[in-house]
Amino acid sequence: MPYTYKHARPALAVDCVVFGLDDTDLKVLLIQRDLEPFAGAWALPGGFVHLDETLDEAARRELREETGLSKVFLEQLYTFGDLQRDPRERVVTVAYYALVRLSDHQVQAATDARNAAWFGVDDLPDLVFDHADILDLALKRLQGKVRYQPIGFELLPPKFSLTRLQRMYEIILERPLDKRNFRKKVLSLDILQDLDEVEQDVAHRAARLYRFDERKYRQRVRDGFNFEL
Amino acid sequence: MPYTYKHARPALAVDCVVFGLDDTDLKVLLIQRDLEPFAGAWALPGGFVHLDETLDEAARRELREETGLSKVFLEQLYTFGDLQRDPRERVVTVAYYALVRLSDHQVQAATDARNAAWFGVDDLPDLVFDHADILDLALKRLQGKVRYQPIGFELLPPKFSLTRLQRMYEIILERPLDKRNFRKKVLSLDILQDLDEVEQDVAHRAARLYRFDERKYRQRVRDGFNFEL
DNA sequence: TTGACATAGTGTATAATTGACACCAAAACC
DNA sequence: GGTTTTGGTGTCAATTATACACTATGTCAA
Repeated sequence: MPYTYKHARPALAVDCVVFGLDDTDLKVLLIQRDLEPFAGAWALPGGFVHLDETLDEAARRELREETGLSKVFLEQLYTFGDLQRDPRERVVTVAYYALVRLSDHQVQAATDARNAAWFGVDDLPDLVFDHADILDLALKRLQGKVRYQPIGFELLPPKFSLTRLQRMYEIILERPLDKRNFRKKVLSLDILQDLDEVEQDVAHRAARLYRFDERKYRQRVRDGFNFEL
Repeated sequence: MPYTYKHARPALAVDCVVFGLDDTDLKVLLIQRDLEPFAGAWALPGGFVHLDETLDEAARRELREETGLSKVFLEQLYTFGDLQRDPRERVVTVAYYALVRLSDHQVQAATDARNAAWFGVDDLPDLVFDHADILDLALKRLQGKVRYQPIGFELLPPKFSLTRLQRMYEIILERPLDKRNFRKKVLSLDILQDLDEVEQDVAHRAARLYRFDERKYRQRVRDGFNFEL
C-alpha cells in the first residue's frame, strides 16, 4: 500500500550510538547490515521512523529489534540531514546515544538474525553512510556531558567501588585522575550511598561498595548545587 | 505532481528561535501565520524541508523568506517529533536557534507580506503547536551555552563597551554580575581586542570599545584553555 | 605461617580562583 | 562651576584545586 503526498519528503530514520564500558575500554555496539546497500558492512543500529511512534519510541524499538536492548538510558544527540548521506535517496536521521550496563546485557552479541558486536571506540571498523561522524559526535557529547551530569552511572553496575567509578571517568575522559582528589571530590558531592558492603571474590583487599543515590542527587540539585567533576 | 512512497512518511520541517538583544531585554522574533491551521496566531518562523537542501540550508531559507534575515549565527537545537504536535498530520520538526544583532537588522518587523515582530522573552503571546516548548528549550540552551562558548557576541554590535557586554550576560543569565569581577575575568581571558576608541554621543563619560577577537580566541582554545564565564 | 603481592584507603600544604566590597575619574548638561 | 551619570580600578578573605606517599587489608603461594 503506497502513500502519496503533494510534496516530496525525505525518509526519516533514527540511529543509536550505544556505549558500554568494560574494565579497560569504552565500547560501541554495532550491527552488521543484512540488507543492501552495504550488506555485510558495520553500521549503527537504527531504522525508519513509523508514523505511530515518537522519535524516542522509534529509537527504542530499533534498539530492541536489532540488539535486544531495552530500558536503557537514551538521549537525542543531533539530526543529520546532508543530501548525500544515503546513496539510495534522501534520508534524514535523528541520532541518539544510549548508555548500557555491559554487566546486565551480557555479551548477547548476536541477536535477531543480525550480527551484533561490541567494538572499542579506538578500534572501530569502517562504518556505512556518515555513521562515523555520528559516532564521533556522540563520543564528544558523552565526554562533555559526563562532567556536569551524573550519566556515567548508567554504564556501571548498581553497586560499584570508588576505584571502578574513577576508572570509568578516566576511560571516558581519556586522562588520569588523582585518586585522593577524586575520592574527596566525589564524596563531597554527597550523591553516593555507602552500602556498608565490600566486593566479593577479589584477590586482594576488598573495596567498599557504593550506589548512586538519585534521590539525594535531585535534592541537591533543587538546593542549587552543581554536579561537576 | 504528487510523490508516492512505499511506506508512510512524516512531513519534515524546520523552525527557528531567533534571539535578539536590546538595551534591557532578550527578544524573540515571531511571525503571524497567514495560513491555516491557526491563521493569525503567532509562531516561530519555519517551514518544510525541501529535498535539495540540507537542514541548515532549510532553516536559513525559511529565515530569509519569512523574516528577511540572512548570515546569522544558527545552530541546531533539538528535533521534536511528538505524534500530535500538528493537528493536520504527523510533522517532525528540526528546531534551530539563531542569534542576531538587532542593531544591524533594524526593526524590519514586517517582511514578505507576513507580519513579524520582536517579543520580550518574558512577554510572549500564545504560540501555535509546541512552539512554546521549543522556545523554552532554546532559552535554556542559550543560557547554558553562553557560559562556556563565546556566542553571546553574536548579539552585540561589533564594537561594544565592557558594560554592554556585562549587561548582555546579565540579561541572558537573569542575574546581576559584579562589575569589577566581571571585568577582571573577561579581560583575563584575553580574547578581546582593545580598540583604543570610545563611545560617541553619550551624555556621560564615554566607555572604551572592544571587539571580540576570534583569532585570539581560537588560538587560546588550541592552547587548551577553557572559556568560562 | 609467613612473606610477597595487589589494591584500598587516607591527609596536608600550596597555589589558584572566586567573591565581596567602595571610591575617584571623566565627560555632559544645566 | 556644580550636578549628574556612567567608567574604571584593587585588596583581602574564603573557597577550591592540585600535588603528592605511605599504611591497611586481604589473597595466595612457598
